[in-house]
Amino acid sequence: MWDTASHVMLDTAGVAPVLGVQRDVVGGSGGSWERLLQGTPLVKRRVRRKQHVIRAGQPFRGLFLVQSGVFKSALISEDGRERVTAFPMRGELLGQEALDLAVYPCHVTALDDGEVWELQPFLLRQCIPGFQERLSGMLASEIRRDWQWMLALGSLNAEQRVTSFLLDYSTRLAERGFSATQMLLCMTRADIGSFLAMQIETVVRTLHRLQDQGLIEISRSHIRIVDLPSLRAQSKTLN
Amino acid sequence: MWDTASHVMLDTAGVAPVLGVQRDVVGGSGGSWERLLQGTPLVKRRVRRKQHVIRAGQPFRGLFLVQSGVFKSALISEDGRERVTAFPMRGELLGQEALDLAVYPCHVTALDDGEVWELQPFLLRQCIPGFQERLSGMLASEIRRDWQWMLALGSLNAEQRVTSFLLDYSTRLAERGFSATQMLLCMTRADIGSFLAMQIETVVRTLHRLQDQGLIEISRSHIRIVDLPSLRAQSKTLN
DNA sequence: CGTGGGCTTGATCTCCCTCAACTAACGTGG
DNA sequence: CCACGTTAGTTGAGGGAGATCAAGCCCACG
Repeated sequence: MWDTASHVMLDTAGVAPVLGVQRDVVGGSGGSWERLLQGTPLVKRRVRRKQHVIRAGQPFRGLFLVQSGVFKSALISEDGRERVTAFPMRGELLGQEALDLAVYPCHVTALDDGEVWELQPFLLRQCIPGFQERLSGMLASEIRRDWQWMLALGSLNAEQRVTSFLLDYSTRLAERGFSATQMLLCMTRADIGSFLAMQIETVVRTLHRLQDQGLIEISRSHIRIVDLPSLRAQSKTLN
Repeated sequence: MWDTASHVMLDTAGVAPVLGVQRDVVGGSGGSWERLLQGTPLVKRRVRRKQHVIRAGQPFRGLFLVQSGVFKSALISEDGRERVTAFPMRGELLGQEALDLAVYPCHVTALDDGEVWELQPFLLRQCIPGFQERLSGMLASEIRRDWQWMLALGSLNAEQRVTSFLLDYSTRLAERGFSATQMLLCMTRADIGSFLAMQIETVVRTLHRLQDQGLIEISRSHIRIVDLPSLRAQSKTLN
């Protein structure tokens, strides 16, 4: 029935998305999709927690623009290794990596109840001027995001990685009108571990260590950032 | 004077690029740029080894399509950490990650004498139908490549990473008409280490171990793949 | 009420990082 | 052309962060 708001919303910002008047999220390329798509016949689709939006191997049907909810994109190799590549949120795209393919290479799952809008490049590029340009911009921004994480995972230790993840997650929620300090980690520890290239046990231990340092508070999937400045400092420390 | 061919060319395929009749490289999105750009006034630029094509922080001037040579793209964080993100070759783009930005976020250096063609999206999308679509396709393919490497770096050990790197490099050279078994590693051990998220010493030791196993032969920057099938098996072994 | 998936904690081990010293090649200026 | 400084590559020894293995816990679910 759609009521289970899994993130703590700020009173002031919480209503904005419902009215469709929220500010542009993700500075630059991510913004103003709503305005752009106005008047376009859009297929909107609601998805439930744990439901697949895209399955690897399925024929390419188009992209999906996240309207609400948090998702998980995972790449699978032939030999069965799996890796979470992203946790898309509102304003971000699902299936972008398949744009020039006949089949999707990734699984995309809802971690949350949510809504996605189907975007079909073949149709939209004709009826929306600037659509393809915006799309390219978002792809470029995804590449930068990936490279940032490659850099992080290659040069940071476990504690700094987890910290970076929490800060990134918090920031992105804040950009969308949710609280930056109170949130639900709707992904499992295994998902986080997969994304950060570390084992579940290490994720758990690291979170605990951050709690011991008084930087965060965790209870199950709920997390509160206690000392944001220190956390920021933490993630930047060179070892 | 441009003659220093740093890669071992096959006799048959070696002349093709010069005549401009080489087959499309990189299946799908990478191909047929030559045809597409035919008749377009293109700024072609020759670059020497170690020369910067793009400097991080410079204002965005457009993309570059690699026509020859091998390049190195490196992301730098505020606190000075650096990470090699790619080693682009012919048919691949430089500066794609800056498409929606005002300044380039990455350094791009020539590891080799080479040639690049300047592509200015603002101009080209008007005079070339399908330009923006092709561009999007290449960006999507870059995202997949990044995710593949994220998967590899997160789940493979040092030996498997180096093996994967060698195989990838060899394959890409072969796709461009060079030998798949005899090649010049025009990047330094440090570059490889940065790309594979491991220390120089580990790269060196791992290469040596592969040589001891009779899979490759290395002398300085020259490398020969002796046992390609075994190398392929190596990279896929689950530990 | 039981079952199982997700989570937590402890003990051990190992792969790779780190530091240090050295050699080999390069290129630059005398 | 050589001498020298500089950068790239190599090798060894040792330690530590995180992987691995094993066991138990907790809550949500049927």
